[in-house]
Amino acid sequence: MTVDQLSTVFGALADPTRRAILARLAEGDLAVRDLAAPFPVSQPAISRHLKVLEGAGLISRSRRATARLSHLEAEPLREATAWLARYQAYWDERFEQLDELLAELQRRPEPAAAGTPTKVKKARKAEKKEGRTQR
Amino acid sequence: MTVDQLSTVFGALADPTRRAILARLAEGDLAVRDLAAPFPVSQPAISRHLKVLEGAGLISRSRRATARLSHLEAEPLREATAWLARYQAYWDERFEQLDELLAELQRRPEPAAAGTPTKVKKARKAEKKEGRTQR
DNA sequence: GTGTTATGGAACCGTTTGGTTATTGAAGCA
DNA sequence: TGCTTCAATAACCAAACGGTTCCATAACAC
Repeated sequence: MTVDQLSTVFGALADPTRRAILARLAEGDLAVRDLAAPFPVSQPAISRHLKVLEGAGLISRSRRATARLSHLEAEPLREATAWLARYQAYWDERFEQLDELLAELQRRPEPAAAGTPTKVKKARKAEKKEGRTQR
Repeated sequence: MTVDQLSTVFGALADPTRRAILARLAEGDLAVRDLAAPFPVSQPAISRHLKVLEGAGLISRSRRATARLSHLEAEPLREATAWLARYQAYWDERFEQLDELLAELQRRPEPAAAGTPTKVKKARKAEKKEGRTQR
């Protein structure tokens, strides 16, 4: 999967309507008409969302009578997950964080303090690349 | 995490430059100047990317001297992964698919055939909600 | 054929995005 | 007090997005 395929997939997932469509398709293939029903938007709008999803490889389509069924294709989701998995290590390293914060505090007065006001609770990770940072 | 927080996170991830920024921050906190260096875009453009990432909660920021350090916050990535995990079951259900396709072929002449030309290899999942589909 | 149903396409519109250059601001240093 | 450095903001622009309405088309049902 190229860089821009990933961008296309994440872009497709960045819309709540499209995520809801995928969620419904997880229960089985559906026609446009049925997909559109729960949403407060026009049918052409849904058709365009489906086009985006198809462009990202997240659905495939087939015809049955006048209806066009959409079918979930999960492979791009697997690849998106694979990309995210690289960061799995970063969302539960709390132990060393505390240690490193203490070491940090001893090294210099201003320990790269709080970020967003709503997230002050969290200990900061020490900068492993400090030399490069202040070149 | 609300619906639109997820949208914001996926939206932030839908840009290769921003994903590259996150990848570099995984190795340690960096200043804007250092983050901007590898990219063929101006410093204000990077600053705006950082603003998007901060808005999605994917980074937090702190000041050290004149530099402003960005720090990776992996929590939203965890939540995005949690959302994607719901589909994990769909990317390796090959056995039953084959069975269901055979049953499908017996039920009606046109078995909801191939979707995108490049993906014909994959067997289609039977429509569990068929009754609802053709209402 | 004619009508009906389901869907895609065209044209349009306001908002957002991603980029630019130029300017401003804030923190150290002479 | 300046001067320099790092980064944010402002103003602008073209392209993409998400929605609309109106129309065209495709497949079935008389």
